[in-house]
Amino acid sequence: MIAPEDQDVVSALEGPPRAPLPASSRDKILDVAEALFARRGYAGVGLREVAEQVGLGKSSLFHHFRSKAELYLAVLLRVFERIDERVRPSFEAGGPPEERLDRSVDALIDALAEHPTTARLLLRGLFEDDDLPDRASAALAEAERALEKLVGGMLGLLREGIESGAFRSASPGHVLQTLVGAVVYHFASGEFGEGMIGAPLFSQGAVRRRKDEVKQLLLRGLSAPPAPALRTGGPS
Amino acid sequence: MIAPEDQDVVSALEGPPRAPLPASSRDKILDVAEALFARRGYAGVGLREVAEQVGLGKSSLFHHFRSKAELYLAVLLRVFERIDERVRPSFEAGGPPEERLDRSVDALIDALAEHPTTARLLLRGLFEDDDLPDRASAALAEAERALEKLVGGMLGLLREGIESGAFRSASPGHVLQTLVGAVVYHFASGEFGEGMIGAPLFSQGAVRRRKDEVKQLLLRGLSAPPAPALRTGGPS
DNA sequence: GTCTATATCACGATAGAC
DNA sequence: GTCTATCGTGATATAGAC
Repeated sequence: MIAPEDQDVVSALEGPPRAPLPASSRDKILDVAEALFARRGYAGVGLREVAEQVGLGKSSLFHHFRSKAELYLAVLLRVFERIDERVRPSFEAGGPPEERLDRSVDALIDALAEHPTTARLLLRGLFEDDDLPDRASAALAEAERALEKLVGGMLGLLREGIESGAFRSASPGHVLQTLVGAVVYHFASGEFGEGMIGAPLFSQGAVRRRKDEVKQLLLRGLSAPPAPALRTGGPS
Repeated sequence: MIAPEDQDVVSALEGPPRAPLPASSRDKILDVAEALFARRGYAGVGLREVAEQVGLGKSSLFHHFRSKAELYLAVLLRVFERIDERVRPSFEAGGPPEERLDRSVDALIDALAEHPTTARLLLRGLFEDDDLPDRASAALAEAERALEKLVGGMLGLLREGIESGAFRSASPGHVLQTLVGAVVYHFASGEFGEGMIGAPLFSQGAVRRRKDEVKQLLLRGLSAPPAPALRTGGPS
């Protein structure tokens, strides 16, 4: 392990510094592609535009990624990993269900607020039927399975809370769908969402506020009775 | 007003029947395009594919829509209108805020569940930065303003409920973002969402269940104290 | 209104020099 | 590892006959 204070020295000997990126071409391509794919999706982005913004010729991209699909895949994988890294420890740590849920929501929102592209790419990864070539599509499916382990953990946490009586009886799947929608949609909602809350979505204050509002709604919504009167079902 | 039983007679005199569609070419194009755009987005769909599925030559499309952008716009407008039609009367009708909110959620979910394409297109319309030509982009912005009137009404309803004490103190914008995320994301979430709730998203039972689960969470979440203990903020 | 061309352009990807 | 040049394809859109 390398002590943080020694990194500059070490990197002077071993290579470029890690955190403040001069950034390899590969990383630069990924960054540019991430921003573009988030805005316009897989089909909406041309490699020419990527190359231009990176400052390379189009052909040079193919030395780093064999195809457009592979580039897209690499972008999505990086996003999934960032999310997993942030959220997993927060709900794997112990404590009563309310606290673990509370912490997990914080972590998930932090993960989505870290880069303005994250929520949009996650959303695209989840609901978009891109026609990727078979191999890339399979790799993506596998990456989503990693996310599903995260989902499985969250579902377990909710089930546990319900069984222990900490939460009222509810469908863990529906609750989780609501949570995901509430946070992923929110940070993907761009100008529309900013009009709704009257502030930039990614400002520090707005992020903290979002955490509080979501947790209030969720934890109150999951708390045991008294239940308000509800019309059930309604017109199909 | 025309009695339903007389429609066949009337339409035999006046034109094709209204409900059971032999469908004009224009409507057929819109239907096909809606399905495709919902799945793969604006850039991901080629007019060739649309024409094939409609059963026309590619060029014939341009007699009904001047450009691809105009076709996309027409699809989105139809979707927005369908939503507006369904939801507006439900919250404009009177009653106490809880009831109006209850009915509005039912109506919104009914609108999204009506066609499997609706939620995805709405989502795309809200967050996607398609590069449409300026004129189409402006028209879309105007259409979104119509939706914003709906949003404004919902915000007013929430504010009213909060001021009257029916709901606890909360940010109407954040609550509405949560509601929209909870329902629009849900019905756009495809296979991922189906894995989450363990059923087809659009089956009658699943739709009814979604209504109940969302309303439980929302109305309980908005009910007045007692409040569970909450960690506020968390790491930024 | 639908068709058969066709124009024009951008795309993803490859070849091969440096 | 980056470049120039190019291939082949499919895109949107137009022209004009029927």
